[in-house]
Amino acid sequence: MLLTIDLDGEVPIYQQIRDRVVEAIADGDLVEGSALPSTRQLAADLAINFHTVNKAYDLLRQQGVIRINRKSGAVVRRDPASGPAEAGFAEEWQARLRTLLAEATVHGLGEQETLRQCGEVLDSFGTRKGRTPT
Amino acid sequence: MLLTIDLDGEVPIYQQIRDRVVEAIADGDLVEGSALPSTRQLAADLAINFHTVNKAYDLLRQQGVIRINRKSGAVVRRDPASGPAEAGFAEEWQARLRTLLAEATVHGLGEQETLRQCGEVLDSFGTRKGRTPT
DNA sequence: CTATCTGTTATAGTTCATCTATATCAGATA
DNA sequence: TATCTGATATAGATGAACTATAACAGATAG
Repeated sequence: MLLTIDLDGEVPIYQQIRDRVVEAIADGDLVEGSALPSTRQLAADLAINFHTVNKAYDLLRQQGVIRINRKSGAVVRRDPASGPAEAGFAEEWQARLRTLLAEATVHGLGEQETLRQCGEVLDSFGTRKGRTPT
Repeated sequence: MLLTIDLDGEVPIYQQIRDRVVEAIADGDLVEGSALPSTRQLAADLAINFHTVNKAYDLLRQQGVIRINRKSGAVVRRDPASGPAEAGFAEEWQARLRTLLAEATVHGLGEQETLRQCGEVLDSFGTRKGRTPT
């Protein structure tokens, strides 16, 4: 199975699918041109309705992460910076980062330790197959 | 006004309140012993129902961030590590960090630039009034 | 051509989270 | 006593999330 989903979790299923795909791309498990499973296929694998998968794919398409043809299905794009929802992404992302880091700080995680974990996660990206370092 | 809330946003109001309080603590705008507005007062200021504020405060209490007495109202605690929802916090937080950083990576933000922004946010914390450096 | 896969779209229903609206009770306080 | 507070219960409206069918069109393998 490509994706690990928690059907009983608090996070909506379609958002979990989106998150897993984005992480897989960051990890390098999915590269430019990689094909995602068909909506009905993935829905069958996850034992959910295909509309839920459809919604997740549609989200990824809006964000410019994938490209969807009737021919080739859902395919990972190269330049997510061209999605229609890309304007103001940086600001919205920074706001979320701020909230997340504030949470760590309040829970007693020191600045250096927090920063170390950030670096650790970032280092775990790109240490796989493709991912040309430019 | 203490908190800035977007009533028409996608994020639930009670969660926005929670986020703003957590950020205010990280910023040092709220320190150990600081009193939060009463639920009805804050609800009136934000023009929302006091039950929504109540839910936000209850969330903060569950997470050990504040302490609520009938006497002194909602007061910022010192040790959020003693909340009942503290077990497994680190793991859950890292999962969210991973998702957030993957998003930045996929959107073309480089590792160094991402890490720089993390440091920038963290540096903005603790550079205010109270916050005894121990 | 037929069968089957795919994406796309539409409609409808259930369940649940969110928010609001009232109301009541009890402790604290002026 | 009057008023503020937190705590709690109930109820309703709205919308998000998910499911269930159904139908259509393009692509593809037999």
